[in-house]
Amino acid sequence: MAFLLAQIGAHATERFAERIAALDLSPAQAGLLRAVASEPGRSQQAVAEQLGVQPSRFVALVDELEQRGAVERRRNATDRRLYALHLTAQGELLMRDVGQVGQAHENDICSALSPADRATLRELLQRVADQQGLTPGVHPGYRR
Amino acid sequence: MAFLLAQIGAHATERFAERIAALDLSPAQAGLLRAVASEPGRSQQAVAEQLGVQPSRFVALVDELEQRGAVERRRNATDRRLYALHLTAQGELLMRDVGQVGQAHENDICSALSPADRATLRELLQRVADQQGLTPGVHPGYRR
DNA sequence: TATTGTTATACTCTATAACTATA
DNA sequence: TATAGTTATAGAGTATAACAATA
Repeated sequence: MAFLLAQIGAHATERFAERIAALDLSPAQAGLLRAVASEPGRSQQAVAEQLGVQPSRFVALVDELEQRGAVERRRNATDRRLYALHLTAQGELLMRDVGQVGQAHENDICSALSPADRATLRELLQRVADQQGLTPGVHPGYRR
Repeated sequence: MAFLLAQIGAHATERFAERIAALDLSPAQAGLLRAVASEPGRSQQAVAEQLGVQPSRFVALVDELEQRGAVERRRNATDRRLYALHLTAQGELLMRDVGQVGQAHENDICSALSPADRATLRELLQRVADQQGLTPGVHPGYRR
């Protein structure tokens, strides 16, 4: 079972990477966008720590998304060492596309299962994830 | 759901890598051992193609396992370009240890689930794997 | 002196493709 | 000329750690 989970997980990751590449995004960039969208205004360090990525790598990720106009660094007035991360209006539009790609990916991966099967599978997977101490929304692969 | 599968799969892969490192093996080496054990005597190219690894990388993997005395290259008498891959007696013992590590890993990953839950989960996952065209026993991550 | 963010360096890993031997 | 296996080179990606600015 553990092997089957690893196998399907790696496959799902690969297929998502292919799909998201159509938006000229890497999976790590999509994860960063999602993290900023879900809680705007946090510092780079706070988001990097949540995702488990090294600061130096995180800076490069933000650089790419900032140059592309999707993410904005705002200086914190009271502590000028910090940047607050926000999505731009363009970034919000991009996130909508990311959501659509995610939906298509979801339909693809689950297409062998009925709605009832999906609910059962989700419940079982959620129990495994909880017991293993996984953080919701954080993919361990971001660490690499 | 697709994200949950990717998340759990990456976690399971990481945990297995940690466990198998106690035997001084990488996941890719363990996969190679397993492939050779399941069908001994195949050529390097045949096994490399099944696992989806590049020939140059495959040679390095075999080198490591051969130097360690777990795997043996036997010249094919009728076509001296080919090597037939076999486990040594020591390699068989190592495979037994790999099996025990795999069992401990399996118990860990599934520990949130009852036997009935595990059977249900396995059946659902197998349907997803079949529909997605995954090859039994071949982890897509070996390609990287 | 400690902390946030940045940059530079070195290292690891891998794919590409050139090479050897056998057919 | 084609194929199995090997080796060498170059490129991508990453972590480590030094650095600059601010507290």
